Amino acid sequence: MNKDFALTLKKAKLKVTPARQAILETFSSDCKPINAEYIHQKLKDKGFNLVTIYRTLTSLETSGLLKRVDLRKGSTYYELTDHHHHHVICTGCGKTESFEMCDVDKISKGVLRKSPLFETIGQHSLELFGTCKSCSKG
Amino acid sequence: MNKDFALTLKKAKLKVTPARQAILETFSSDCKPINAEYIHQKLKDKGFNLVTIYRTLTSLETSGLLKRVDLRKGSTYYELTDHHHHHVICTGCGKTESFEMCDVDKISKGVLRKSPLFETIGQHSLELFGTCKSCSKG
DNA sequence: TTTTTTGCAAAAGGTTTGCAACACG
DNA sequence: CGTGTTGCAAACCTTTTGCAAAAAA
Repeated sequence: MNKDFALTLKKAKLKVTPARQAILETFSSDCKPINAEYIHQKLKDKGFNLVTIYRTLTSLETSGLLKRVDLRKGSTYYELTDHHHHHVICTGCGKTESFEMCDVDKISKGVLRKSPLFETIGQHSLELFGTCKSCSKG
Repeated sequence: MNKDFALTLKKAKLKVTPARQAILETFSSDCKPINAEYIHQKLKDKGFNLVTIYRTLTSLETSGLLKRVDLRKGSTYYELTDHHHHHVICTGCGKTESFEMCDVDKISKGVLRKSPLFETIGQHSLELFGTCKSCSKG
């Protein structure tokens, strides 16, 4: 992602605030799905309230800058939408690995063509769950 | 799913109890993802405690009879694992439709072959998010 | 009888809301 | 200046836990 977070926010028609810039920067430097609490810890010296982080995550998601990732953990994880990829998650220890190969757009088109109810399909989630090498030894 | 829920439970090496049978029956009759609260409402005349429902969902999932479905709603939804399918979810009204076409096993094999960290991949989630025809009019 | 399951009450964890002060544009 | 954003405290909702009674095998 472009490092000019103020510009990114302007393009998304959001006001430029310190909290939003700091949160975008966190996503940009940590290339992995993260949750509100993690951001709060990482930015705690800057003093942003956890509530602000929740609200920011919501508005960044609504604007399309972030997307949710379902890791089957207790809380909601998000990632930048800037490059399309998916995850393999270890059901033992929670470790994740990402991959890019994805034929889901083809699947989506096929589903949409046959669907009696749906008009458009915009997003998808695809996560694989398995066991990592170190957990399969234990 | 076989209507002999006692047998299903025995095969899964779980004790046969009224709560487990009733919950399996609910899943069997409602062919859609449901959550703990929904089951509680549906079985409220039988008086099962909500805590029991949560614990039962956990044990049925652990035994492989149920799987989680991520609908991006506030609570955890489950479905029978008896036949493989996925969902399209309307981001406007939450309506879901299911589809069976799924090439994810191929994707999984490819990912596993290239993965430095993972030993096995057992499950996957794949959900499509879009807008249904009635929501796209409004 | 032994072990697992259930109910109840209470706690925990994540997330949302109301409201007043503040900051962006 | 007006509207959107933030912080604080409190509420909310879903899910989990401890313990004793009840039920399954």
